[in-house]
Amino acid sequence: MNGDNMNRRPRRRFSAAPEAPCPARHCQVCAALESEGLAAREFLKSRMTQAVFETGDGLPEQMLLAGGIIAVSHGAVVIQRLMDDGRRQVVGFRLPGEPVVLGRPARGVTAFAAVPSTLCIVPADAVTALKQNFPGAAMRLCELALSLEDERTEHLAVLGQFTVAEKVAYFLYRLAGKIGSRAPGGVHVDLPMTREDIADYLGATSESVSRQLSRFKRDGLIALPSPDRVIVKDLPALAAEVPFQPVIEDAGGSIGGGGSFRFPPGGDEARVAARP
Amino acid sequence: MNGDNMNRRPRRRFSAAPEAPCPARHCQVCAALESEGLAAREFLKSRMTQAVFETGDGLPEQMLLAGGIIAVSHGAVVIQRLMDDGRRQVVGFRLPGEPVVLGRPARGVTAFAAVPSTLCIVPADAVTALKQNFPGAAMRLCELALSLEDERTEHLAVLGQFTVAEKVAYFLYRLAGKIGSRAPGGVHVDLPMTREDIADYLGATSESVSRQLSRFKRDGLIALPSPDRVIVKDLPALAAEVPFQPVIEDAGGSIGGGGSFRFPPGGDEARVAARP
DNA sequence: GGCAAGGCCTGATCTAAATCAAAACCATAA
DNA sequence: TTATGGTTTTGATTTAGATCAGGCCTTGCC
Repeated sequence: MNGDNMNRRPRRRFSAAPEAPCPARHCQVCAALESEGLAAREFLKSRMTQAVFETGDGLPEQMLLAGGIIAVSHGAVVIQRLMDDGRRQVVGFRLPGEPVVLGRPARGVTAFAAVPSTLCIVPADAVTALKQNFPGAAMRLCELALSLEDERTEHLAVLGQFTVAEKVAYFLYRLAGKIGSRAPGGVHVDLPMTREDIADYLGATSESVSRQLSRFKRDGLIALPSPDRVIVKDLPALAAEVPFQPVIEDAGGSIGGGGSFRFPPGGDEARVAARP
Repeated sequence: MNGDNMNRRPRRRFSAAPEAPCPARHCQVCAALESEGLAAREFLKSRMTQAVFETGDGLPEQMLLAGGIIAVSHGAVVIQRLMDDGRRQVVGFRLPGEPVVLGRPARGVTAFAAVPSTLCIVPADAVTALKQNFPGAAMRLCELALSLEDERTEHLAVLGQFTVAEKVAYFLYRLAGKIGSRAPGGVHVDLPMTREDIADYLGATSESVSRQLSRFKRDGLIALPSPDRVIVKDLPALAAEVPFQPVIEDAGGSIGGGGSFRFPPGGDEARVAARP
């Protein structure tokens, strides 16, 4: 469409070793498929392609709207909602093993690679076929998609209620849990996104994010050997800055699973008053 | 658990005519079930019960976690995420015909009736049985649940990017579209929730919401015959305050539906710059 | 090497919205 | 009717975070 990728410079440095094999055991999508046996995964695997995106490359709109499956193999993808006047809300970051789109058109959002990234792509018709041939696996995928909703709910609370300090602490804490690597001195986290991306994810400005990172650094909670590398030196202290503990990632919420509740109510429980 | 409903007074006036029949034609859940024929709906209908909640009654936690189906027949339900220190984020309001929980445990949230409400309740084992006997219908339900996610995405942008004026305009606009009734002089909307609820939904304070409503009133966009009744006199003007047009409610997003996209990319599309 | 462009950090200032406070309103019950 | 308790509205003040602006550092290109 627009051939002008002249003014699109790599904004992030490190590469994602694009040719390494897909780390399947961490892949949420594959895990969901395998839960019904290996056949479903093989079925999709043979219909799957991979694609490489450079930093800043947008995922084509039809790709997001087609209703196929897109998952991150290497790299990182930013999902965003743009507004008429140029403001944007970053809806989420997708890291290796996580799905960008899961068998359903992505409405009203765009996405781009934050670093050089490899994506697994399953076309929509393959998903349709999966539905017919492996209904159980298709249901599993649907449930995986739903389980991601918990993250959204949490994000809502972060945007609506957290201070900037809490927001940044939350962001680091979650990211450390996802892609942090334990090492002497703390948990190392490579940031695949810019301060601007983080800010738009948290509903803040890049200046505020930068300031808060500096403050955490001054207070000894983190170190910043380079702008895109954070070492969380005191994870518990960081967690203490977050007003709630994140809902534990289940990644396989089951329809009809859950508790032992039977029947209606005597309608009386915590209508907990707001701000007591 | 806590028998002290002494200090829980009705905060909202109007009742919901709790004995009127369920307005099925507006019910998203029923619509999803019927799309596969009437059998699935009848199957659930015979296993369904109704329950009445008074203003402020919390939905029992097990009910939310069981993984059954809860839908609003009459009234309104507030879904919220509470934080350790008493802050809360209202995640959504559920109005007649809308599902509160849809075959999946609600993680980390609580819910209560904002006004006297009647809920339809399908126990979890009936949902399990539905899955086995009517896989198509179950898939439809799952997709309905996913389509609600678009609303969440929108909500994220509202919380992260909107000013208070925009937030309140958005809120009124959406509510008018859902439960507004056309009448001479404008669209009438009955608010089943308090200013506090609205504020916690929008990530603002009740004072700010109140002030903004007064401002809209002064500017002639709305009238406020009573605190819980809004007449939107100038809907287009209200819409103009909202920085994006809401994603059109599809309410039946289909897996594998959507566009005509075929295959991978030449990875080049709108990496639209933030705030140009 | 030198230059230009982004990204990041930090300080100074400004402002939208929160907080604090009090009055008005409204529904229920005595 | 009046008293009561909660909700809403409005005003005065404060403040967290946005905006504005400058400087530094890194990266890629000539």
